[in-house]
Amino acid sequence: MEQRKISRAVISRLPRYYRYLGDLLEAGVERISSNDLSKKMQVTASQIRQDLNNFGGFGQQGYGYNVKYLYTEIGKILGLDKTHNFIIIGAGNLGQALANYAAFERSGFILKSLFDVNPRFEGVAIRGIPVRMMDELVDFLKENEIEIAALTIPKSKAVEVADILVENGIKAIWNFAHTDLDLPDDVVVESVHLSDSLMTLSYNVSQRREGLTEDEE
Amino acid sequence: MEQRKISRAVISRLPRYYRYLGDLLEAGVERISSNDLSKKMQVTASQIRQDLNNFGGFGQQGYGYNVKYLYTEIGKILGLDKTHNFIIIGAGNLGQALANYAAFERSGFILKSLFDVNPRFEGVAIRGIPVRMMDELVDFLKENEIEIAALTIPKSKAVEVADILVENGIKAIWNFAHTDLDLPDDVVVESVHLSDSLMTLSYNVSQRREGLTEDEE
DNA sequence: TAGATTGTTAATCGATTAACAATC
DNA sequence: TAGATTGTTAATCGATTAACAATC
Repeated sequence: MEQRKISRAVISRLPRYYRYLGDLLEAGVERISSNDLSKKMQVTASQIRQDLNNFGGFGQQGYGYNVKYLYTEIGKILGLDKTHNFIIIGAGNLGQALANYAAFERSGFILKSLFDVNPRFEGVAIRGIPVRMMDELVDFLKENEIEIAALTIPKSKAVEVADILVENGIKAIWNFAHTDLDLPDDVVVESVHLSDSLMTLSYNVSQRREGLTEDEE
Repeated sequence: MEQRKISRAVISRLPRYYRYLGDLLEAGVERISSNDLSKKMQVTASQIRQDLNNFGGFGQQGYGYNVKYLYTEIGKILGLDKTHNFIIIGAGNLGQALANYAAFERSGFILKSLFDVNPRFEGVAIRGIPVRMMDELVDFLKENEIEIAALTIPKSKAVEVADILVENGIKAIWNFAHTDLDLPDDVVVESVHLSDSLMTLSYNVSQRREGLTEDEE
């Protein structure tokens, strides 16, 4: 009830605020003004204040923002005060990279299992978390409360597997396959298209190379 | 000279167009109208036409767009008609995942070497590409024409290594470290912040869970 | 109290969508 | 030629920035 439609642009900036506030907190900084934060983050102070005020007044006139309080509040907004059970489908390098990234655990994302079709993973565990075979997936989902599934499998299988996940109650998919997923509206999809990202990089490099408009920007 | 400042929003959509056109091409589709493409991609036809016209007229009235031609032209815009030598700093799971992703090669991104500090990688090769020790990095950059470096190392080392890369002529960094890099203007940085992405997902899941505004959207 | 800085309204800027004349 | 569909201008919408009154 408290908050209406927050724009995607604002949401996408929250994790970055959270990251900077975490650094400040670690550095022992107690309070910060939107102006000082704006200099660090290279955004306008106005944007910071506007963004935060979408969720309520976290600051105090004449004082600024209490770093610890703001950090905690943004954490709550992002849902980091709750735990989220997740699984990884695809135990290849990328799946393992995610499984090994312990910082996720600290933010409340609990990896419950990995899955793969390849029998060479039979009995293997990563950070103590077992890799199961894909034919165990449906039963596993029935017996465990899993919220999020990371999809680190080839494009060719992604759509099919995503459908199975959704049929069995998964509400959010973190999609690393190089394809878009067309799923029901109540399923949240966040895609990380690495090749798209590399192409964007390539575009920018190519522009620089041409050497036009050096003066602009 | 031909094109002025193209907005970031437009650029970020190009790889997606490229992806869909590639699929159409594979499916043997010869031509497509902005309207048909808009239905497939779930964007407006107007946006497609606007986006493409930033780079010139690729279509033909009454006919639409030739799939193969448009695919090729967008490829050129993205710099995929040239090859780009790149290296990966950090031979962990994520570095290896990138090294193993052969599709990059097909788009013209040639992996020349990986680098790591860990001596257990001494003499190891991935897809035939050697992992070298970090102390060989500077010499390697002097002797090879490397354009892009992917940074798949922990946050704590990222800033320092990025500086070394830039000092030695790297013009583009594909940054996977969980930190922002503050580099000279002529260096292109494309960051993939996986934890930011996961937090965005978390936000959206948490919103759904609260069950408000089911009717909206 | 005076100074600082927020929260918030108003102004500007940019991006998306709509409309349609040009043209294949 | 008639029909289709682009390229492009104009209208709308949304996001960012500026300004300032409220208030700590």
